[in-house]
Amino acid sequence: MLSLRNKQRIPKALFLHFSSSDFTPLLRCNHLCNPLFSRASTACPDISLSQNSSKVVNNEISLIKSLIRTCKFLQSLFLFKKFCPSASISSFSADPSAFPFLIRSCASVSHLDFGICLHGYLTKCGFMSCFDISTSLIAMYLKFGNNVGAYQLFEEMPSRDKKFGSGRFFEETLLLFEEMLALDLLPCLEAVRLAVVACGELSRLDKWQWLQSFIIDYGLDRNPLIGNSLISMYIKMERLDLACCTFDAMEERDLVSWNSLITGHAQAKNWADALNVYLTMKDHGNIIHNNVTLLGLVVACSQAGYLEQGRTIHGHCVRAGLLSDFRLGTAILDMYAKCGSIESAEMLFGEGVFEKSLVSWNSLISGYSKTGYNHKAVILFKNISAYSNLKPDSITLANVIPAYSGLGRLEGIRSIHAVILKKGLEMGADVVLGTSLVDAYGKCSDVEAAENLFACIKGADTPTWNSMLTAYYLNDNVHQGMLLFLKMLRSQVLPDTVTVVLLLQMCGQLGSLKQGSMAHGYSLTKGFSSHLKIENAVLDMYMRCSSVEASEQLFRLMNMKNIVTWNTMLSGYVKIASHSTTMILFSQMQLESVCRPDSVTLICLIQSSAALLGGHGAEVAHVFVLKLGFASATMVVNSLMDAYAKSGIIEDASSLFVHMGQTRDQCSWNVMIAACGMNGQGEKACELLKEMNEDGYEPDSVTFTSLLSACSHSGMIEEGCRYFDLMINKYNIHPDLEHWTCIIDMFGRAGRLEEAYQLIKYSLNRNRFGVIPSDSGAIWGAFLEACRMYKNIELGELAGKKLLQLSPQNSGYPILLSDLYASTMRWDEVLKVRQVLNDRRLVKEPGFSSVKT
DNA sequence: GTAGGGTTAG
Repeated sequence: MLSLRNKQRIPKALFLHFSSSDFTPLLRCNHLCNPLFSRASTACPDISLSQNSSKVVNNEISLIKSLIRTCKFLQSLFLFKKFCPSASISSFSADPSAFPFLIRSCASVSHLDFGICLHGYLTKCGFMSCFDISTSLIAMYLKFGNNVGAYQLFEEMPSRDKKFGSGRFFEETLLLFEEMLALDLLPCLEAVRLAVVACGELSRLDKWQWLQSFIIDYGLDRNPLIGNSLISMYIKMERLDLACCTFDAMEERDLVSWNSLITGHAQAKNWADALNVYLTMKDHGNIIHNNVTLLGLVVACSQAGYLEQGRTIHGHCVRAGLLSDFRLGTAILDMYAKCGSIESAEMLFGEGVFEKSLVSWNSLISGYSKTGYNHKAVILFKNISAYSNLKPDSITLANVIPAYSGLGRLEGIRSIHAVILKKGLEMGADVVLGTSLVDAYGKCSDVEAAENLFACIKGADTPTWNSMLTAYYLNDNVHQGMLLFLKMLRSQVLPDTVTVVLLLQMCGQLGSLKQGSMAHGYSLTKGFSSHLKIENAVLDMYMRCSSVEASEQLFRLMNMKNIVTWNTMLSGYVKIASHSTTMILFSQMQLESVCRPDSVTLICLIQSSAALLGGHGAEVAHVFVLKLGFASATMVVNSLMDAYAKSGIIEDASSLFVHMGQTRDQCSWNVMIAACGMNGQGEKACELLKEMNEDGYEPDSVTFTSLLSACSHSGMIEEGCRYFDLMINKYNIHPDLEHWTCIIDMFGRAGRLEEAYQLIKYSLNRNRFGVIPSDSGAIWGAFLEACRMYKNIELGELAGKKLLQLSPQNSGYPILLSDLYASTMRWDEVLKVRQVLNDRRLVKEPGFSSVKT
């Protein structure tokens, strides 16, 4: 493909100069309504529109057109010139659609001067955005053998911006090629090559048929230039086999042939093959690699995630002095960003060895947001205009959107959305950008915005649907998610592995074994089950649907396991409080698996260890954390802090928090506030909120849960109510189940049981905050605990009976209730509840037999 | 013949 960057202007000498009055007649025509011609009014803003009076002219145009159609070119030009006796063609108040015909006439009668004159005029009017005009001019230049002029014009074509125009450019190339043949203009080699390239870009095998016969008829297949472009075309069509055949059959191979093959393998993610071709080329001896060769190899590394090989090539480029090539430099920068070595990418960007293009900025922004440095991504985005002459494009926006959503900055997403609308980028024309926005809205819990946008995206593809499903899944809207999945099955868009993973996640969230088994069945019958990601999602789904046996059986049967597989089981056991199993499985993993523990593994280990052994357990886990090198992993340290706090060792939690420094995140603050809270240091928790604000973090929903819980544990009812009010009225956070549970618990702990009971009734009914799921035992559980503490039989019995109905699986509530009866020595009732408990323990969980493997 | 963007498992 031709480069956009090496674009050169058409020599100025080609243009004739016109005064603005020259445009007036043309601008009077009614075609100004056509958006294609909007540039004309920009070019001559001083011209106002007047009533069109081109009826007569239209007849003349028709005449010109028919003359051209009947090949009476000279006559047509003669007629045209009759309209411009003063040799100023601009007095031709014409329908612009006549221009392509006139240009063709010029080509046919070798009237080059006049053609160039037309070109200059049309450029000045801004009519070159009209496809027919550009292509006719290109055909004309080709006819006169002015290939350079033709290609320069070709590059100027606005629809070459293929990402916004969704590939129109290549269709046009083929049309142009056909046009040339129709005009009996024998295309030069370069034109044939471009047609081959276009076929490849469009993957149009139908067009390829006639192009192939043309090539064979003229014996062009023996030409190395065409041979090389054939190789690229086959690569674009993902037919590496045919590319290799062409390569093998070529009599003469040059560096381009080798480079194409290397690049082809690289793009197909065949890193090893790319390298092999490179080594074979070196064996041939007579061909020396260049920057393009290395570029192919760097791309291979990026795609495959081979950081070390990429680094080697980088070193080679430095030694060979090739890094000044900005394309190579940018590719290496991108390789570092893609392989997660953000420090190297940063360094390369800062060095300034090669000229920084927008792609360099975009790569680094993407690298930052992929590695979680969202803040840096946003800062870099904002710096583009300040530190360069570059303007963000759609790819910049698509790269910075995940950074904003990672920061939870909905207003950032909205402003990007506004920029997109302002730039007039059609969401339908840029599915990737639209998908990125849907995803971002979903992650920032604006499901409605995601839905509206999703509905607007024309040509939504699988990732777009997946993003919408993700939005539902993340925002506890599984019901809508399931409906959307069913809708997807009825649509033209095919589910992929990501879709199936989401489906399984949604089933897990529903906790419905029936739905989950069906989803598992779907993945088996549709051939998705061989993907490790899917298998892991299935394991997790069964764990969440309380079918531990199903998970365990599947886990044993799995041939391939990765760290996520192990973590799924470990965290599954943590969730069902089967902590000793977590520890056993962890040691099993260390013994029999090559998988190295990661942050998630350690978090499971910390939680189970602390749950089993309290403070000592936390210390043991802490040793593991240090030994395995996770001392600065924020999530792991947060978890350790939590474990110490839960074990009552607030000093250790506090010291960890103090030493975290810059690695602290929002979660660290939330954990520390909760840590103070659960250890009766309510006032310290309130102070931390202020410090957190000073550190630039705003309290979120979890922060308030921690604060409310802190107030509850420290008996600070007034402060608790104040925070509850602050949360709702200042931060616009609607109370969720946990907030209600905390505040009810707060009244309960203080012995204000009647008020707590009124709050329960209020929270469970529809109120201005929406509806809390009434089948949740959390609220009643907290209340029962309080009733037990204050020996309030009347309300306690009410809560206990409610819980026996609501949570038949839970054995904790009957125990609480029997404790309540015991504390008031009502032994008959104690026995009754104990009997219920025993009966429940006999009920077996649903088995695995219904699922085929 | 040449660099950049979207969804997903714990």
